[in-house]
Amino acid sequence: MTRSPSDNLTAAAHRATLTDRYAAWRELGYDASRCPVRNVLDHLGSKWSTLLLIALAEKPMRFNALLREVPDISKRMLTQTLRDLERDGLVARRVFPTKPPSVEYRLSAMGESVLGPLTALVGWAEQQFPEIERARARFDAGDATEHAAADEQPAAPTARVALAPVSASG
Amino acid sequence: MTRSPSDNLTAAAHRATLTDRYAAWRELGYDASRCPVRNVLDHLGSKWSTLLLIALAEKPMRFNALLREVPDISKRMLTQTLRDLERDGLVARRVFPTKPPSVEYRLSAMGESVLGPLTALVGWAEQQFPEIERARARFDAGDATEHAAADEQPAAPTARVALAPVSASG
DNA sequence: AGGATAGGTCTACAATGGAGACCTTCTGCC
DNA sequence: GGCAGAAGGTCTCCATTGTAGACCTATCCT
Repeated sequence: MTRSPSDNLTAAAHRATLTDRYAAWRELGYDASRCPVRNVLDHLGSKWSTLLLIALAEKPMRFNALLREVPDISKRMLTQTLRDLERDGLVARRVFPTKPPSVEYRLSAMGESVLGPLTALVGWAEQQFPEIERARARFDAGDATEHAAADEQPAAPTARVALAPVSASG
Repeated sequence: MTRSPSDNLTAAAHRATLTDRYAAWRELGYDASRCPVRNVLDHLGSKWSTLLLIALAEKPMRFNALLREVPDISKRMLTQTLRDLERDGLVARRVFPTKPPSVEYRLSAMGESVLGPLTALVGWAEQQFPEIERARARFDAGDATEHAAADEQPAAPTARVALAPVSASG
């Protein structure tokens, strides 16, 4: 995880950006439906949405082609996920009056515009995957939680009993 | 080679990148557990993970502080999501031997490294939100699917009956 | 006529998520 | 001394979601 000083700076900037969004949501009275982030990410985060966006990034596809392309999705979920993406305007649905009718799905302009952020995330996932697997192995081996020394202070809100003389170990 | 995640790549380049990942997965026999993208994104996509990462981006926090910070999460889901994030190495858990014990959660280095891609996505969500809402309104008003002219060709795999003379309408 | 392809819907069952009761140890308060 | 409240969870129960797969209408190929 080589980190350069400039990475730290950008990390700080990201932190600031995200904290801003968070504060904005708090000011909306924690109303999830009016928070762009939650509203949008809840959909994008669903198991199949990103996968379908990636599949459609390659080329427009028809219903059964998508079904073949993503072998572990069920028809029901494919229909439903496509409907969601269509409703959000990320995917356009076109019906061709062949017999039987053909239905083609393709990314809209907005759908294409999410490819950038999505690629960034996918790149991160791929890059970090080995480290994540190591972390999982470590966790599953039981070497997880860190126990702080008795004289260190926890994050914040209770100083209430933090100073009591204490013998570690229960 | 530290390149900013998404700077000057064109949509076509994103498409190529994503299509590559997709092809790689196909070559793994569509095994989701060995696909970094699905493996990682399935976790990150869960309803609360991103929210907790954003909350912890601001500062380390303790269990009950997080509970107050994200008012619509239940204790159960908070525990579970934090465990997942900890297992993946994105969040570090530290126990302080106060009485009663305090437990502090903070982003690990890897957790900070996801802030970049995450900020990109959040930025996209915020920027596109008005358009998404318009798309939803349009969809809910029934003005959704586009019906192609009879002489246009669908995506690909059936040219089988595509040329039959057909009276549109349905 | 039988089977395949097209694009779905519908039903039954399993997994997941959420609300909230409950637990233990500690402190402060009256 | 006893009760309330905070801390950090776990546990149980119920509702929502997701999954598998049968089924449907129509057309075409053999």
